[in-house]
Amino acid sequence: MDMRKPAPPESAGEDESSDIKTLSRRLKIGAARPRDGGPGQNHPMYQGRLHGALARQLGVDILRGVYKQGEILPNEIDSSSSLDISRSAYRESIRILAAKGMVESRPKTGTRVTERTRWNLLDPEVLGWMFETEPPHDFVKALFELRLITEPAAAELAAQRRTDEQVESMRHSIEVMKRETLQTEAGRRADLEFHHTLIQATDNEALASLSSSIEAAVSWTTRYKARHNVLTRDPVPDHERVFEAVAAGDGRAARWCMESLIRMAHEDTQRAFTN
Amino acid sequence: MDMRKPAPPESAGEDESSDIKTLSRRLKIGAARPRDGGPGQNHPMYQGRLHGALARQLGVDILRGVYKQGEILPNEIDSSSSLDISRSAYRESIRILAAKGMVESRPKTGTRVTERTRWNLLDPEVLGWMFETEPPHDFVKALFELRLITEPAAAELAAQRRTDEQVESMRHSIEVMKRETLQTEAGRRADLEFHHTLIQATDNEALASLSSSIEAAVSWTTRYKARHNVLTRDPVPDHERVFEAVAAGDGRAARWCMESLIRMAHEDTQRAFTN
DNA sequence: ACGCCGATTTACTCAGACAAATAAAGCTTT
DNA sequence: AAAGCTTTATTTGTCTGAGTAAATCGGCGT
Repeated sequence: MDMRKPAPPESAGEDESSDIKTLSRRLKIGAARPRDGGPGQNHPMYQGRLHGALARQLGVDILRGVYKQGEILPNEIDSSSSLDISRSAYRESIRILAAKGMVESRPKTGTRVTERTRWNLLDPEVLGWMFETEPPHDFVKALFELRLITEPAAAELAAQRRTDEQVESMRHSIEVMKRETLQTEAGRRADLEFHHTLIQATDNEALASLSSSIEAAVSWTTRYKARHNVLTRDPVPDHERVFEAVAAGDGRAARWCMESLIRMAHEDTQRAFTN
Repeated sequence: MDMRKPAPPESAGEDESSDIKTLSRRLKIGAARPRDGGPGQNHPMYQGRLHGALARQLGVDILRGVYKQGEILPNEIDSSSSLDISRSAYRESIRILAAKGMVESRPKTGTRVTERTRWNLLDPEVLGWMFETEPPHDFVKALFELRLITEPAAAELAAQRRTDEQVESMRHSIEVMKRETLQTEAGRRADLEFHHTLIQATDNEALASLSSSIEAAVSWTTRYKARHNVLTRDPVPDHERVFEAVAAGDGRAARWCMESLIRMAHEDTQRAFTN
C-alpha cells in the first residue's frame, strides 16, 4: 500500500542490511561514521539520525571546499529527491548547518554557503568535521596558536582559584595516567578528566566552553600522531609539573609549564602532518 | 476547505494583523524581536521565521533557567500543539538548539536540556540570547576576563602580521570614529570595522572566529551602558593608541594598549550593571 | 529614467501517517 | 528469586503532499 522502503521485505538474499547500511548507501557515509571505538563518537548527538548524518556530510563538504562560500545549493526539492530522503530530513540538516553559521537560507534566493569568516569554527562539531579528513596546516597552526594564548592563562587562573577537591581529583587523574600511560583507554580518559577538572578550576564559564571545544579537537590530532607512528615524547611528566604548580597555587609556574606542554604537543603534531 | 488560519479571512474588525503579528501572539515574541534598528539584528539569519523565533525563545528560557539542565521538555506533539505550531517547525527549532549543544533528544526518552558545561556559550547566537535579558554578573565578568586574555594577544599578532592595506583601512575607520564619535550610527559602524580589520590582521582563523563572537556580544553591553546613562570615558583615543602601535608594528605596545582599552570598557560596563 | 506592480521561484509551514528506537514492564527459564 | 529474554508502550524520526509567504526579476506605466 505504501511504497516506502519497498525492497527489503520480500527481495531475497542480495541485501540483508536493514537500516544503518541503508543510510550508508544513501548518503555514502558508511566509510566515516561507524569507525572503531576511538574518540570518534565524542558527539553521540546524532547517532545514525538521518538529519545529523547529512548535516555532517554537508558540513565536511563545505569545510573541504566542495561547496564554496557564496555558492547556492540546489533547492530543497532537487536536493532531497536526489539524495533520496524526505524534505523534512533535509531541512533539519540545513537548520543544523545554519545554526553553526555555515549556510543561510531565504525564500526565492535559496540556501547559500556563507562567507568563511562567519562559520563557527570553534563549535565542537565543526571542529570534529574539520578533523574528519586531514585538516589544512594553516588551521592546525591557528588552533595551536590559540591554545597557546588561552591555556596557559587558564592554568594560571586555575592555580589561583582551584579548590582542594579539584586538586585531589587532578592528583588522582595524574596517578592513573602515570600507571596506565596514554596508550590505554583508561589513561586517555584520565588525561581528559585532568584537563576537564583544570578547566573547571578556572571558574570561568566562557573560558571553559572554549577550552573544552579545543581540547576535544586537539585530541583528534592524537589519532594522526598514532596513525603516522610519530614517536612523541612522554607528556605525562609535563602534566605532572602543571599539576604541581596548580596544587601549589603558583600561577606563574602553572602558566609556564602549560606553555611548554603545548609547544611540545604542537611540535609532535607538526611532525605527524609533515612526514 | 482547509482550516489553516481560519480566523483572518472573514472575521470582521477584531484582528486585522496578518502574519508577523500572528507569530508574535503565538510565541509572545513581539516584545523582543522587532526592536529598533540598533545592533539588535546582527543575526538576520532567522527573520521572522517560525523555527528561528521559537529556537530563540526556548534558548533564552534555557539560559534563564526556566528549563533547568537535565529537565525533559514535553513531547513534540504536546509542545507543538500547545504552541499552536506544526511539528515540523517545532522540530526544526529543537534541531537548532541541539546544534548549539543545549538539548539532546532520543526516542522514547524525549528531549532533555543538557548539562550547562556542554552549551556552546561562545556561539554568536547564544551570546545574543544571553544578552537578550540582563545577563548574570558572573558571566559578564567571565567574558571580559576571556577578552582580556585573547584580545591583547590578538593585537600583538596583528601588529606583527598586518598588511599595509589593513593599516590604511584601520586608519580610515579611526578617522571616521574621531569625526563621528560613537554616538552616531556611522561612528559605531567604523568601530566595528576597525575591530574586524584588526582581527583579520592576526591571520588566525580560529582566533578571528572567537574574537568576532565576543566582539558582537560585547557590543550588546554598549546598549546597557547607553540605557543606564552611564558616563563612559571616550574610547576613541584608546583605539587610536592601539592603531598606532599596530601600524608601527610594535607588538608589545599594541598588547598593552589593548589591555588597558578592555579594562576601561569593563569598568564602564560594571558601573552600568551595578547602579 | 525611475518607481510601481505583478509573476515566478524558493523556502516556509502545515497536516497526518507510518517507522524505528528504546526504556520499561512482563514473562520465562534457570 | 534472579537473570535473561520478550513484549509493549511511548517518543522521536522519517515520509508525503499540499498550501502559504517572501523575495527577486521582469515588465509596465508614469
